[in-house]
Amino acid sequence: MDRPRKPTLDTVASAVGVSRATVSNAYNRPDQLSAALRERILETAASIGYAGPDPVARSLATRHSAAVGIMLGQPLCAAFSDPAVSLVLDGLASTVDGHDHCLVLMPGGTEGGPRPSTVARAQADVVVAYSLPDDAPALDVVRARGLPLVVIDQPVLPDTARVEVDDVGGARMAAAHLWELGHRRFGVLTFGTRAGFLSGREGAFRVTRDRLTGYRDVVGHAPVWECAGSNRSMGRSGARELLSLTPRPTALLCASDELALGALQAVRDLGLRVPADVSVMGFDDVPEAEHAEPPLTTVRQPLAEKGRRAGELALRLLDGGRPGEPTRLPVSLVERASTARLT
Amino acid sequence: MDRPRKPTLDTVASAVGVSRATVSNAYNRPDQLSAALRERILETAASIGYAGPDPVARSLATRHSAAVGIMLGQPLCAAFSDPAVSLVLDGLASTVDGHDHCLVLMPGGTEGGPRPSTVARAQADVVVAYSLPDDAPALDVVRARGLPLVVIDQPVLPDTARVEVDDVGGARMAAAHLWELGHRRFGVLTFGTRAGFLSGREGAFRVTRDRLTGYRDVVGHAPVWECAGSNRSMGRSGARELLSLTPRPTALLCASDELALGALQAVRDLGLRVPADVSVMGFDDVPEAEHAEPPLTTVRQPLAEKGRRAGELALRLLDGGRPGEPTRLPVSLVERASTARLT
DNA sequence: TTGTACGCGTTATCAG
DNA sequence: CTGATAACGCGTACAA
Repeated sequence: MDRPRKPTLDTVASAVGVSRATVSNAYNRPDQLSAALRERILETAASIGYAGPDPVARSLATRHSAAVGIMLGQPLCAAFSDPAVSLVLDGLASTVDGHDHCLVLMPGGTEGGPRPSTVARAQADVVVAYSLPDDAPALDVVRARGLPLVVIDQPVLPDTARVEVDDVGGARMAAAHLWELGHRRFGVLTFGTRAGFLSGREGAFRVTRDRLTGYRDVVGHAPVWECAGSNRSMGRSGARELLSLTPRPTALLCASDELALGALQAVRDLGLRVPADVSVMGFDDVPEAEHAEPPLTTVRQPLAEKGRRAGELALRLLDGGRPGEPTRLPVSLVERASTARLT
Repeated sequence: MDRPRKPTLDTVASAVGVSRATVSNAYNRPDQLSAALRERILETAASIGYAGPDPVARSLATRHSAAVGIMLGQPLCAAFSDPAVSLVLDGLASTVDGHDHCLVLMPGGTEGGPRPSTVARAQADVVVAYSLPDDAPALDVVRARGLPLVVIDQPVLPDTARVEVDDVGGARMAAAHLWELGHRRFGVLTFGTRAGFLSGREGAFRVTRDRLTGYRDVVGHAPVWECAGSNRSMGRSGARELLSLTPRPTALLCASDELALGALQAVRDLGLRVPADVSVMGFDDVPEAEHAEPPLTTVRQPLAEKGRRAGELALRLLDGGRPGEPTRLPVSLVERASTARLT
């Protein structure tokens, strides 16, 4: 059989003997026609196999698609496997839940952030950018398309809704804690877009630049290894680099828990122990931090809350609201067992 | 200022002095026009503030949207907070990654599965349904819209791509393990759409019906409490019901790890101990199971692999492939510390 | 390169 | 009230 063209509003309209507009009303404005006619239309539609107005055509006409877009700096799977990202998205999703919107996850390309072509094709009424590099081209596309934008963490853009945490303050707390424990030789493990030792304060992420600033405020100069991303295996190899330095650092300041969890492994790899030989400090306080071996001392940031706030901002923009001032959430130090006094 | 209409292909075309088709070609078929003209068009577009072809209009014309839809039986946030769901989605996402498609998450309504209106409006080229109830209306909508469909776990639909595991076999393993440990008084904790004791083999989920069958094959009759969903708090309260029966069960067969984790808590609530007083058996083997207190004995199913397979099927259907036979993945028993010989 | 016929609905505005 | 007419939303793709 040759595939019969899919029925459209017109198909139904002519089958019933009314105009297309009336069929449209039967679906969208029941009060605009008699119940009897509406019934007849719906029945005919069902018998023809008409599934209701095409969502794309409808979006084209109405100019909205009932979807919240999310731009990630990482592959799609990170949304479900990176604990910090999932926590933020969990919060975001819980806010969006009940508003009958879909969540459109855009995969991050290689350069941090979705490819411009991906963003150009994504169908959403508002976009939430999760921690993209400062120069992410994806952001320009969102701007050009005139879509409302909410930024989580970074980059800092003028007149843009944003939610962030006190990264400098958090980093200071982390460093101060180790300093007070007597540590004087530090290694810093941070994340960016490429791997290697860092000399200046470069780096594509405001978040890590701020954390670096906070660390340095307290400990002064220290070797910094930047990982190409934030996951355990990168943290593990980066920590190995830091721990091979002479003199060896007695404490590792990690810009994320994932990196710190990798660092824990690296210390073991070298036959050393945490915290007896090396103290390890994280950042984020993901659930895994508490169950790590040993439990990780870290800087807690309210990840789920960050997502919720971002979701609220997105919904507000959707309603035509203004971006408003950036929301800044507090951080706090969580002392567990991966840091100890220098003996 | 009164908002100027957003520029369109036509705006650019007349600004450059060419036809709309040519501008379209400049974006989609660079080889169809001279490099110089293309350059001029793109420049003009940029100066006008044209962001490129509207994605919705393009989708309307091309009939596809470069998106994979996912229908959940739960709220959106479950995608990121329920460990079993995230693992499956992680696998699914890792397969879709690199194909430049977005993931469209549709929120589940109250009756298990997204509301028909949600599905009717979602824009995707293929839809993956994750463990929806047999009668989920969302599935009819997908059918009516003629979208390719991949089902994970259930329901069983004719001529539909599906990936599942051996639920009956897994449940038998679980029950047999406890039986061999000497247990004879069992309580079964399962999930469905409403809470209460179950008498027959009813239940909206093939998965839980199969697991129930497997349990009963081994242990015969046993009281069954059905939770309204699968999470810890429901498991906790359901387990309390089972543990208040006289005589009290010595072993709890749980249809998911989340329920089992809740059951662990319930046992503690009653001042009893696992496994000394009550053995608890899970199903799924989520990462949390290993770190539970005590570590959970459970039936392992390859969750990430299930997602990956579903992703592959989705991509195949996207290419016009046939559904093929259902994929069935194996399960295995993982013995840990939440079950013990009856003393 | 371009003309032009679709793709499929929505939403005033208008007539009965 | 009920329902119809017609303009509009923005591109794509094929024939000329």
